[in-house]
Amino acid sequence: MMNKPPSVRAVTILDVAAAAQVSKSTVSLVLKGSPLIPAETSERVRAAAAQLGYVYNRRAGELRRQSSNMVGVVINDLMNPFFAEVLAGLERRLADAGFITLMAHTSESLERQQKVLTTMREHNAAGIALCPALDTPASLAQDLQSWGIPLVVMIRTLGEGSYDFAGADNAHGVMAATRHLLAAGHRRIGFLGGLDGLMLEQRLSGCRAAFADAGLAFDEDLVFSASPTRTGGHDAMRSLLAAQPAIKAAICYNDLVAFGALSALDENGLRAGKDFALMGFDNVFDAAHSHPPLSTVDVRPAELGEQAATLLLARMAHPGQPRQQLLARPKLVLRQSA
Amino acid sequence: MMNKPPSVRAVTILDVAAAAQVSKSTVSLVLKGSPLIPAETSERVRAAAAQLGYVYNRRAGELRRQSSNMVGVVINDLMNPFFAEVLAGLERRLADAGFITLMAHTSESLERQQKVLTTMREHNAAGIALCPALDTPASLAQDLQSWGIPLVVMIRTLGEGSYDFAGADNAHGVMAATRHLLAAGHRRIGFLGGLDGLMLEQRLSGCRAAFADAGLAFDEDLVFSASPTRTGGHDAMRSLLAAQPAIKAAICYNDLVAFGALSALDENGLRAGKDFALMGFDNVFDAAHSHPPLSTVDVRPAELGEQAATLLLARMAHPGQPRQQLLARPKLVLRQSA
DNA sequence: CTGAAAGCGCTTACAG
DNA sequence: CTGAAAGCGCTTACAG
Repeated sequence: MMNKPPSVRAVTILDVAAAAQVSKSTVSLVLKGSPLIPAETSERVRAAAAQLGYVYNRRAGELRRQSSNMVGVVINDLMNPFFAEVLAGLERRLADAGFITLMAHTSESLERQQKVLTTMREHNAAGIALCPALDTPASLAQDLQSWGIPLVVMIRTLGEGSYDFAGADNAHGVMAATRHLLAAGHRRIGFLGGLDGLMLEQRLSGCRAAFADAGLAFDEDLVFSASPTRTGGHDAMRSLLAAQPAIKAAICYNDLVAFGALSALDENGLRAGKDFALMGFDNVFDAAHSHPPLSTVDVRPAELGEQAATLLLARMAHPGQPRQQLLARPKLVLRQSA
Repeated sequence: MMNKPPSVRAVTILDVAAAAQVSKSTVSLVLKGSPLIPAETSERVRAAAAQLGYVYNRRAGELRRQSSNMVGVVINDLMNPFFAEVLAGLERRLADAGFITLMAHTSESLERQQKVLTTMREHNAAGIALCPALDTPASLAQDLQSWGIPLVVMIRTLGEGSYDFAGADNAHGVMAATRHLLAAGHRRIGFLGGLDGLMLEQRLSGCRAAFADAGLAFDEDLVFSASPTRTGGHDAMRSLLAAQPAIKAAICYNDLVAFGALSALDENGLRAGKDFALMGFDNVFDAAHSHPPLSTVDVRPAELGEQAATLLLARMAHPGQPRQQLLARPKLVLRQSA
């Protein structure tokens, strides 16, 4: 993996200085737009730089200045459009703030995650936005913070420790969805998809809470856990239908699961919105375009990414500020599936 | 955006050297695993490094060595799962080869693209994988190459210039899809979605070629251009159905368009696979899960990303090697929509 | 096998 | 307003 030295030595600030007949300090000053330099000199330097094809070497500048304009972003599952949207929002906000994103995709591998975090540290990332891989030990948040690099955890929490967090209020969102079905008269409501873990617990708890608030009993036998994918949703719906032929409503762990469930419904000659009430969670871009369009809990994925970025930028600017947990309150968006 | 200097000075190679009672050159040597250093010394150095919590400063090392292990990846449209999959494949391959990816999302903005490329250059990226934003001037490939940084263009070509390219054979893929419909007896076939540009031209040409090969005339009035999204596909299908009520088959610019078209079909009481033959393009992950599952042209998006990475890595290792154009031959995957 | 020295390309006090 | 000098943290000949 040797990088050959560039055939022709890169032009540096020194070359520009020589060409413009000033010292390299002066060049540095005009490059950063210092007001100390008179316009005439400044012009001359700029012209020389342009003429020589000078390109700023950030690595050198940042090494000297002990700063960085790269921020690390680690995502687990780009195949889920939810995360792709979060990433897009995050990157946009970071770019607008002048940062470039060092991105890594872990595919839920703890090993990859650890490796990539270390690399980001070695690269002196100015901050890290992390959506922890499944089964990430809770201690990771403290570990990262002990590195002295600003951190924001997003989407999935990481134990009880103290760290900035940006995510959606899962319990509240599912509660709203459940209430909607309850209000429509449903009393037996399935819950489909999701793998054991905090996130599933949070979403389920919203479901239970809505039942409890209504003075009703939630039937735990109607919970069909499954991987949070289309396939998982498809299979979970089949299991639900097989076990409970009379069931007429379900809430899904996320939109992907709902899309899969829609397929299974379809295969059984059932039409969501007519024969069955189905709710998703996330409101990914595609939810508006499923068959039928999906009623879901809108967590605004791209905004969530932007918020994570904003939080991280704030932490970077003010390392000492109190930690924040941003729990966006998702809103119901009712389309045709329920 | 000031970064305060870390409260406590970072521990450097010098500190480790002092602790291990050797010179900093020795530390550097053991860190890179040089065989010159006897095990005993090496142990001592490692222990000292661990004990002090030393972390390698890549920036300094790379500045000195004039190397880099970051590669830039620019993508336009993360909302399209096709690109998310390409990105995932690319990142995986790069990570496996020891590189970290500097990622940027342009949303098809030429301005963002230019800015981000410049930043990547300033960061001394070891290479760049670029999927050019729409309307990117063909000269960009030469510009980038004149920077002396290894480049691979992916998915969308960039004029006739000379550069490494990894993409799918659009014409061939659409030709296969068209042949499939022709073989099923269809003679009037719509073409839905896609914005004016080279990519649309390539895909259309495949369609025309298949007709020509069969000695049939392709009716250009059946082309309904539209943005390559679900909405675009939905609208295009509506237009097609309105203009040609008897039409029974169509090929879509990509899977997203096909998903939208499926919705429009559904609204018209038409069922793809029974009343209508519909083909997509890309074979994104979701294509297997639409209603009905989509027959499409499989370009293997993740593999495409991996190939782009492989090509880039090869160029980085051998700057002088002849340029390559990798045009993956997509294969038909027949599910239920046609 | 290990140390002293120079240098990667920049920034930043400090003089003048 | 501008220059000389030191230094960010590393690597790499070069001696010994």
